[in-house]
Amino acid sequence: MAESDELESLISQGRKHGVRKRVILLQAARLFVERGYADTGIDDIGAAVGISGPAVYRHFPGKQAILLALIELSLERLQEGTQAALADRDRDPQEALIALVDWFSRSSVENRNLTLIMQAELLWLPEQDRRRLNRRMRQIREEWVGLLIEVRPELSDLAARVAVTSVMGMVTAVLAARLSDDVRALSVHLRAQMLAVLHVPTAL
Amino acid sequence: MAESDELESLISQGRKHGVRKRVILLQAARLFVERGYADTGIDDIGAAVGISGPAVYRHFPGKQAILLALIELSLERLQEGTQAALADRDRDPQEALIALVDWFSRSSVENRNLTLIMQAELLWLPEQDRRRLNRRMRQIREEWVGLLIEVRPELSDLAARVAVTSVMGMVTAVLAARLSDDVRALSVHLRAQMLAVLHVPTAL
DNA sequence: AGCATATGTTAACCGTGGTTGCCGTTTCTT
DNA sequence: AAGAAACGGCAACCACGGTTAACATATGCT
Repeated sequence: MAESDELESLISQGRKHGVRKRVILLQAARLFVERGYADTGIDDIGAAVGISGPAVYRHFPGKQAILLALIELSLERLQEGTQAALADRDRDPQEALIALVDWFSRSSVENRNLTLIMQAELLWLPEQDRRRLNRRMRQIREEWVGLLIEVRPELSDLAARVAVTSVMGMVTAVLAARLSDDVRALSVHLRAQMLAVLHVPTAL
Repeated sequence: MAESDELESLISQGRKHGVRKRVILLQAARLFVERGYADTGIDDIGAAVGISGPAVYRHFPGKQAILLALIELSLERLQEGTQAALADRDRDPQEALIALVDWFSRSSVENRNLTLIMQAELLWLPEQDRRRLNRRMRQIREEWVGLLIEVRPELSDLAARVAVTSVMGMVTAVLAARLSDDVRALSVHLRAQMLAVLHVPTAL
């Protein structure tokens, strides 16, 4: 379920095992995107959930832990979606690449907050976590790069990496700019532009 | 002169009117990009310049003022470059758009730190400055949008804005990813991809 | 019902880091 | 040369916000 829809169905359930924790995550994500991680206080997060301040510590050991959980959620989604799209790369690489672009453009827009947090607030984590997550992010990117090179063997490694980094960055830039709330329109435009960068025929 | 070259020629001049101030700006820019604004202490900035801590306050009224100056520098460069490229849009819009892309891809890579700071650390400024700078940034983007629509009248406003935001975001994403130190190669790849997104024939 | 556990609240703690005060030194001007 | 202004070091200040302590209340299980 997309983050944008999930919140309302949870918000009314009050004290219940595991639910409060998820609400904290979703609200924190929203606040982190709106004001930035450092400008969001623990008290703000608590207030947004309906509890106040230190009660958050009943669910998370600290502020950084919330951010870490969010980024790991985001990475997990990215990783799963990538694996799913790459499942049939042997059959038709180009089709797999298109499927990957389709999924990514839709999923990123639908999960705006998580997408933005992953790339904007990573540096607030302690060195160790940051390195680990960056490595994971790089691995995922390399999967894209491998697939792209399979579709377009004439590309150098650098060219392929630049292309993949670009299409990913494009999406976050557009999301950050708040150009429109029309999820559908944004996905469609982004999809077309991603395919343009990757030089894949846009006819589906 | 690009920021990457300027530092060494200034670093040795010690106490001299106006020089120290510029070195502070360049070193702060480097530190802000490497560790992020909030994780860079005034003491760190001083140490990087060769003075220690509060001496920085002889040149800037505070930490935020340094960031503000950097972002304004960056915006100024962006604005000037945009104006220059748009000078002859009446003669040949498509050629002007290509000139804009050429300039932007080169200039952004050459001034990596300023480019990254402008879009990553804006939220550290007080509300008022942030609004003003965001407005200026939006105006510049609208100039690009206007030119793009002139070249491709079939585009909707939203499509054009998404495209312009994308090409700008592409560049910062690639710079942030540290894919290569080869300034020339990065610019070339970025230029090609920007033109692909804008659907401009890549033959120059 | 009754105990254990989970969840909350308020008040206080305290480390960090930007900022200020005070005083000495260098540089510039006349 | 001499005074002013700019520049720098060091120590102290102090506000902010994440975290902890101490103490309630709700929830769930037997």
